[in-house]
Amino acid sequence: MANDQARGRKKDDEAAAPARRASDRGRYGRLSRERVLASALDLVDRDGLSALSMRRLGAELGVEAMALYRYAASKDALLDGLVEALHLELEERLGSETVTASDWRAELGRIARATYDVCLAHPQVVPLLSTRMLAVPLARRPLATLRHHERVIALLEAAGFDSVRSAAVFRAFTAWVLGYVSVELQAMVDNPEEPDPAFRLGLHHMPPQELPRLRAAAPALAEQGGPEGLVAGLDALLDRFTGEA
Amino acid sequence: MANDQARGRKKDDEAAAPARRASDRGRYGRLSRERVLASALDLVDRDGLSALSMRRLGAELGVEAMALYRYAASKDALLDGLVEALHLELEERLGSETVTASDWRAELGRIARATYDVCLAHPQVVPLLSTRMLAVPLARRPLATLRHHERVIALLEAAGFDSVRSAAVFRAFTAWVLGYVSVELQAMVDNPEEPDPAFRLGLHHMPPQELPRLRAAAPALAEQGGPEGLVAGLDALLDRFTGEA
DNA sequence: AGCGTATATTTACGCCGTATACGTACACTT
DNA sequence: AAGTGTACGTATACGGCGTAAATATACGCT
Repeated sequence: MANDQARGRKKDDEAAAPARRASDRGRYGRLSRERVLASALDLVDRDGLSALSMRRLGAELGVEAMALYRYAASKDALLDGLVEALHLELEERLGSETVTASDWRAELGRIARATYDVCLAHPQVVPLLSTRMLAVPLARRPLATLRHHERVIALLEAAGFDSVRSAAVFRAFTAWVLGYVSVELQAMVDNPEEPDPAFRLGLHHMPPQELPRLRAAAPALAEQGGPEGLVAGLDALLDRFTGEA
Repeated sequence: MANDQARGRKKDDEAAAPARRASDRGRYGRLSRERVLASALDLVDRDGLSALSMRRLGAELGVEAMALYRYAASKDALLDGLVEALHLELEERLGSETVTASDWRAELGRIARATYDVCLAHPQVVPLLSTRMLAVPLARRPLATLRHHERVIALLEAAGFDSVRSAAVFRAFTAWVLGYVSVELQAMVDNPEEPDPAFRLGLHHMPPQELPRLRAAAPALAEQGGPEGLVAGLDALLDRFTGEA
């Protein structure tokens, strides 16, 4: 530390924004995957998915963009990391106890509701769930995602379904929860400031004579189904997909 | 036209790739929104969403990137155009007759199946359905999308449901179809070349002792539910959401 | 034939992901 | 305490991106 005490004399052409060293990175400690993901999630929650870039995220963390590559192999891997973060939050909310076979139905409902809550808490991340699901093969998904799948599958098999039936129910469960959440988050609001509901929905942008019913229905469509709708539909689907042959 | 007959003499430093004029654009005629969208859809079907850039699409059409801005106000608008193209294809497949109230259930099934078919025909575009749905407020969606919504809503109202009930059914319908298609398109395959099914699924990449059931269930999960599963679930949901109070 | 408008090109800017090469700080041996 | 290997972060550079602005070209009309 002694050898650059007299730094001011050496060469201070970069005086105002001086050579900040790693040990010196101000309020920031060392980087870690956790901090990177948390910061990314935060950034996306605040400014949307499109605001997430390596440079911006780096800046957010007080670090150059390239430093992030130690913690995510690529931008796509970073996006998968966001999905992972979501599933970690979900895991936290659900706990990790295994569940008895008797109340598998209630447990599926509990999982669905928790998923609903987490997704509504991070609406900007939800598109990633479908996007990355289509881009990444099952076996390569983030570990937390796989654990979540495992939880559901284990539940169904413990309930006595064979693997074919379990898979069918699993797919229905996943599809419904994902679709429901997506629809629930649909942007209905065109201009949140506007007091008149019709204008708030931007209905004046809709072709007037065509689409008469849609125009009329829009306010009703803007309502949300809430978690009740989610579990109601889930029950219906479970009846069907666990039922007859 | 006469004044540049002697073009060769004027300045032919760019000889090999000579100044190609618009009238001269070879096999391509004039641009049009239809041609732009069709070409974009084609490009995405072939090379995936991430291959779609203004420059590449321009090249595909024998045109500079900036020319496209006459037919789509921005890249995002172009993406919405893809969604529009999908709904146009759907409309084509469904015809435009209005449907009697009696068979509204069958008609919803028909719409769901057609959507399924169109989506499986353009798997790379499906992520856009959720993505853009979350990005664009209802009233600003592409016209073809709105017409599709109108069709479903009209069907439900003709069947006698009040607007609140119609909206609830509409949301359930939309959510299920979207979710089902997304799950159906899930990437299950890690390495399509691999003959051994376990390796093809990339199961060797999955943590061995954790996730035992998921590992075992993976092959069953890789199966698809097909259109039958889609309408089965739809029936179950319709029973529930059109039923009691 | 000539003009006005619709259409396409040119050029330029700032941001992006990321490959590569380079510093720097820390843990551990000796 | 000095030296060294390694984990961590920086510097620099490249090609591609979306798109604003200015410019060139072609076409429909009179």
